[in-house]
Amino acid sequence: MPARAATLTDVAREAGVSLATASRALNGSDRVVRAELHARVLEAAARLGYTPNAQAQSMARGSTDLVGLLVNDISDPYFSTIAAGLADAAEEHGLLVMLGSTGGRPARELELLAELRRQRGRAIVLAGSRTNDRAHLRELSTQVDPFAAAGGRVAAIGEPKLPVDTVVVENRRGARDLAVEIRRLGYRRPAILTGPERLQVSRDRRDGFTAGWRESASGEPVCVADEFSRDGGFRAMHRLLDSGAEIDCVFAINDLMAMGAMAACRERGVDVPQDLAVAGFDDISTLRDVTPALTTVRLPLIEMGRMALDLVLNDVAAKPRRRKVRGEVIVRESTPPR
Amino acid sequence: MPARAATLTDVAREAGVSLATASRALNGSDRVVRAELHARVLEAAARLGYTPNAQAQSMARGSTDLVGLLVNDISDPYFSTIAAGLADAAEEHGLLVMLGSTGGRPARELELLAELRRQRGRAIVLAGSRTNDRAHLRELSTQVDPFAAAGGRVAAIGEPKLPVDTVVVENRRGARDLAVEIRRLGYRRPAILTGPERLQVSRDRRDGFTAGWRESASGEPVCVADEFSRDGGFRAMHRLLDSGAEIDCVFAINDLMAMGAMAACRERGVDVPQDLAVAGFDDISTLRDVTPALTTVRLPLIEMGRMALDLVLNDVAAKPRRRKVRGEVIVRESTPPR
DNA sequence: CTGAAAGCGCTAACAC
DNA sequence: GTGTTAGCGCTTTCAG
Repeated sequence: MPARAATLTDVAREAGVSLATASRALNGSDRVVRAELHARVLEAAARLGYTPNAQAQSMARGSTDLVGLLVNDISDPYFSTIAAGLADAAEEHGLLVMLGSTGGRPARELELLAELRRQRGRAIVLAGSRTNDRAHLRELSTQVDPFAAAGGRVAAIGEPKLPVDTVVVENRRGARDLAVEIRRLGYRRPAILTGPERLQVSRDRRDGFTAGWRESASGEPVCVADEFSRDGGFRAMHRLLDSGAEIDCVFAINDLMAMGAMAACRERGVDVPQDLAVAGFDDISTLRDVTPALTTVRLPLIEMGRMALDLVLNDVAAKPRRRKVRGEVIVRESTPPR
Repeated sequence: MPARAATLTDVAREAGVSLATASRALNGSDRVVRAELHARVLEAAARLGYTPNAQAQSMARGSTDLVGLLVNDISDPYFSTIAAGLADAAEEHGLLVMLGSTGGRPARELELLAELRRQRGRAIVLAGSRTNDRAHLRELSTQVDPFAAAGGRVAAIGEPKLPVDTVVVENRRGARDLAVEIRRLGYRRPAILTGPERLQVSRDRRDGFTAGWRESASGEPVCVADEFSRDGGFRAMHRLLDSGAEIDCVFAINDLMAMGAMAACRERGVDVPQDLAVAGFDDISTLRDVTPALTTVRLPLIEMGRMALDLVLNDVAAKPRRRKVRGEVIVRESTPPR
């Protein structure tokens, strides 16, 4: 057995036909091949364990069957759920997904974007959270622009910071709706556990909540910032408790932080929701069974992954399209009426 | 702007040098290019927004920078955590990950495997759960064998059912250890919530638990089977409760099923762990903060992803290597001493 | 319906 | 150092 994959030339020789005929028989074409030859080629291919070389096909055809997906961290349920939706859609379109996990490092995001561009995928979906770092945004453009100019398609999921088709998550609005609901439930002194200031999601959700709160009540929510993760929520909650601020509910900017916050409360003997109500954002499915059940803002993550791919596979529009996704407030036990 | 990406030829022309020089200047080579020319080429490339075409490079070089990863469902934390580990390792090796989500459908697994083979990745990692379907295993071999024969490397994570390098998860042993521990805690009448019989994980964990139980106690654990998911656990638990079986603890074959089981208990007014203890398997990080904290068997998922890639990137061994991974029993509040 | 041959974009001998 | 050129494996005109 040769340490070399069988090529179409091998198959053609084995079947006693020309390269062209072998190609037509194996990998569709408008041309029709006589049944007898067709069978002979298929047989030869099977005997040789032949698979077409995608690289060579792409070269010859001038296009690939690849789409790139860039996420912050694939082990984060927010991103893995989006990835699942996108993978589903990719399957329907006969596309293969190339996955890049940036770890939230801007430099790595750039590297991966360049790498995906190099792969000449049909499209690239940027699901990582946008920051408000103008320099980085500009650098992204130096990759995105030529890719788009060469016919590549790019979409983003999240905030519309880039001039590309975007599945816009209405973070502000979702957080605002949540604030209104929390207020309606009778809470009076909210706190917010936010992520890093440079993350746009973090700011939007915080600002949205604050805005919603102001609509129906006076007083400003207290804010504590930390990492955008379970551990960040845990630490932020501890600090909040340390501060002695008088609060009756906490809005953590995502479900993971909310879990961390609840863990911190448990450590400190603060009963949720008796002593303190907690709400999150995202409605991560793995966390739907926690107790007390978490009040949150549901995002259609699977759908968002699909939407991004659909957006990016449709004809180019003159200007970047925005497909809005609204979060739905889900009230559960962690914020009982007060 | 042309709807065509700039090519190396374009760059060479723009810089007034030969194709070879442009290639040497841009994409490393032992040959050295004079500084002045080097700069001119880089400049031209930047001006044109040039990125090498990975397909063309692969053709010319005869190798790619791709690795394939096949999982059942990327939104399942078990797989997404493994994927994160593998993506990390891939980054270190300068490789790009192609992700395939099979949805547990054998036919789709085959399709994706063929597709990954077509892409001529350096390696393919099969993380999906193995079944005991001999026919399917044979079909997998028709893809795996020629890929391996042509110098491709394949590794699996899970049960060593395929003659390839495998990160062997010691499911039986982990479940056995858990059973022993449960017994030591004073439980007497265990039940098992298993997944589909055709899944090897499911059988191994069940059999391991049963074996461990027999070592130190008499009586057989009751078994109820359903899907390998949160909903499966939920339904199985309901059926178990309906059956009226006298039990004092439940071992759900993975954490997701355990969550479903706990949800079912809540619905039925069965207090966990007061009325019934519950244990899971995997130690999914997102679920580490649930209450009552779940007793489980911890698997080093991140590490497993890394190991698989390392295994597959090292020199070929004469025979398939097996790298064992042992689960560690973590006792938490959901199984208090009785 | 089948075959010959011209590329696709790039690397790597091989010359100079 | 730099340039020329022969492929890499495949698709697709263009002839027959």
